[in-house]
Amino acid sequence: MSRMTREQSRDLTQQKLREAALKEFAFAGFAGASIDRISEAAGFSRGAFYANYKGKHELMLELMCEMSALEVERWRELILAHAADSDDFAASVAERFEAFMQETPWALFAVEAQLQARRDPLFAARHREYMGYVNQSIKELLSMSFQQAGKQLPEDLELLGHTFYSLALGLFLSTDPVCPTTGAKAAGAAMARLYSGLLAPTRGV
Amino acid sequence: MSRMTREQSRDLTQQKLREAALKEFAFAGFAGASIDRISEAAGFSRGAFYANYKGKHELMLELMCEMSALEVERWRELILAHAADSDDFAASVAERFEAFMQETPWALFAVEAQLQARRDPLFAARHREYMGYVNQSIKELLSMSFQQAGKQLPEDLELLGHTFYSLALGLFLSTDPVCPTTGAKAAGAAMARLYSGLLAPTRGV
Amino acid sequence: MSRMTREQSRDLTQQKLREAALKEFAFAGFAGASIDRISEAAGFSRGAFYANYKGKHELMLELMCEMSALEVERWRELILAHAADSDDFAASVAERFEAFMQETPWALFAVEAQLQARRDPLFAARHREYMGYVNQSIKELLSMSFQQAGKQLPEDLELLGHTFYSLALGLFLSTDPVCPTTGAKAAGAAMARLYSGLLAPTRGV
Amino acid sequence: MSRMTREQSRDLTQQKLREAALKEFAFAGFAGASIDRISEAAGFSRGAFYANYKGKHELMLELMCEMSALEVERWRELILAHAADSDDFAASVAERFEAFMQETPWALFAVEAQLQARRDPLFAARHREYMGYVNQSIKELLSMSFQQAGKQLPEDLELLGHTFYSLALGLFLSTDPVCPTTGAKAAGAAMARLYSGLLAPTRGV
DNA sequence: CATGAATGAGCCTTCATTCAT
DNA sequence: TATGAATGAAGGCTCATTCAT
Repeated sequence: MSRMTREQSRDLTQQKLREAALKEFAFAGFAGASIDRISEAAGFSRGAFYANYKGKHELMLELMCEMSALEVERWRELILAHAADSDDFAASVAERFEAFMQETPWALFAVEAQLQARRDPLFAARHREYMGYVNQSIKELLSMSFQQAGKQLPEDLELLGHTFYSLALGLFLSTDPVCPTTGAKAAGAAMARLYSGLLAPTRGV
Repeated sequence: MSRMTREQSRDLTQQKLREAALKEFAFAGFAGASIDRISEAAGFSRGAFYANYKGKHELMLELMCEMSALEVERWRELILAHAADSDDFAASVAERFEAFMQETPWALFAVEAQLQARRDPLFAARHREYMGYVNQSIKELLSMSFQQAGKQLPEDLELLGHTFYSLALGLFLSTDPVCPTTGAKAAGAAMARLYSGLLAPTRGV
Repeated sequence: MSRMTREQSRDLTQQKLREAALKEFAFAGFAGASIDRISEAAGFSRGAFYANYKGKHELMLELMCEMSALEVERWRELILAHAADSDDFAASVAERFEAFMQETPWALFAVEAQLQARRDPLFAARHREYMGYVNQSIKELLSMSFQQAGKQLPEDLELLGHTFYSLALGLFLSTDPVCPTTGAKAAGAAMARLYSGLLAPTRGV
Repeated sequence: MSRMTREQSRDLTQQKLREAALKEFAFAGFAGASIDRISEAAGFSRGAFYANYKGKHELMLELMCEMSALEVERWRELILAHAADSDDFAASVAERFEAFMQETPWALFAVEAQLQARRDPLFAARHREYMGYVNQSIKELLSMSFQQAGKQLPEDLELLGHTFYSLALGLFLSTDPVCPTTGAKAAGAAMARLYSGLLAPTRGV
């Protein structure tokens, strides 16, 4: 007798498939991803995949949803962690970003999602929706950060958040993955620098 | 008898193929790109492609080479244009970047090149080499910029340049292509802001 | 506790499955029929199907058996209905045939059965057996018809019956289903005409 | 150096593919037909098939077109052969039909085409068009036949033709293919009988 | 140099079937 | 008996690549 109920078993299968799919999508891109490889990496047969997901597209959507939820959660954690004390955000941001840089599959997936949104209108619609949540979280983070620093909220807070997110994505993309440690460190520093550079100055731009 | 020498004719063919390939790689990614579509878009047959390039991989390399050369050239132009007068760089940078945002195929190709470098070691080697040139150009630009602003060169000039390039890539990627005008405008502003934020402050970070 | 005995419940399940299967086989053919669709249309799961039938082939056989039994029954009814009075057979035949034309699933299934008999020797054996019963019924009908008409039985009565059945099948197949009313009417007329044409003439062919 | 021009070679390939496809469609039906088997039977690879035909559907259409053209041609030949002398049509018809019965693949394909027309609306449209030509041919044949027999054209000539075609199809379908000789013979006789039975009587129905 | 017919590996997907629950 | 997760073979189709012309 198995230890799991049917539902548990099913959920486990899906989780394994999603984990394998994340890596596949990240490293091969949507077009290059092979459902065969995903299934095998997850330890299942092709058929098991299709018993759980309608197809490549649906899985990509599912992963994207998972990704943005996770992303939002991370930023929120960062916010909450600093809600109480007024520690230096810059260091936290750098640290948080270094971690992001090391989570290669998720970061790559974020890039692939952006690309896929340019190719598949259906995907684009959902993607925009989810990115909205992410942007909202970043905005809240920055907003709190400004308040704690005793600064007035800049009018272009949204743009600032977008800039933040963009730099993170860009740094991840263009940082050489061969020596990830130094790369991530440097990238973290760059993020911190942007954070300081943008928050610190009293004068507008 | 044709007006062109054999070599000229060959070069023309290759140019047409590369132009078509750029778009295909940009919009479909390396894995999704189809040599048939490239050839047809260039006005040739499959065979013509293989008479000029060894295969998909070689063409991608060739395009990457062309891309980075063009990129270097652009930055150098920006440098030279400002070598004489001491105009405000920020505006130039914003303008230059907005133009970059609109050159969707090249920008997308730059992203694809970064991704491909993570997949194909051979490609990665060449890519690193060419990115070296690009980074060097940006460094020179920043260096000159600092000098004209009467500031001391920061020690992390290389990192600054990298940050610059990364933000450009990231903004391009994460800016919604649906309303390209406002997106590009906003992204240009973000770039200008980074430029000002990083160069202007007297205090280090 | 259910009101039905186990056996009754089982029979009901099988009946529902067979009903769904008839339509599926009729409209998709044997190869195109999907056990999933059959089960779902019957309101059961895949497993229920396999708990009741060994597989696609067995179900097809079962249906064929059901079909020929029903076919025999119909012809016999026709015979019995006219055993008492000596009404015009032609009209009855036409009417009976028009009804057959409208029972699309059964008619289509008859065609599929013929085709399947060419593919599956096992099926062919049973099919031949059942077609024997059908032909026998038709022969009896014709025989009675000749007697009532006061004609001598022709030597090729069997061939006549076969011709009858064949025309029915052929008319069904080649009559455009788009306007079923006129099609069926016309086909009924054609059947009646054959009936009259074959029975009426005193001279042989 | 090959003996054939490119076009000739291509045509030959297509012909071989169509020949193989005819048999496959005939014996396995549209749904059951496998492009792999077709290609292999024709002596080519899968790819060769797709280089010549867009897919299963297109090939089926192509074959249907070929079939009806051939059908029309046959009926016309029958007509022309008897245009000069006033031989007995019945025998010719029987003979012609016996030949049809032996051309199993074509006859089976005709059945499959009818079935496919019920499943695929696109196919149905073309099928109706082509069947129009066939019916026209049969009508001309009958018309001529009536004239030579010195009879008046019946009002329902079209229906008569349809009946003719239907009986042919039906006889083919329901005649046991195991002993094709006797079956075909008998079927030929049945056709001849219908022909005589329908043409001969002076009285209407 | 350019063509396009042919190849064959590999892709996404469906489906009959099995089996633990 | 009925369920549905999982299998694995097979199908339709695409595509990078080769090669005779």
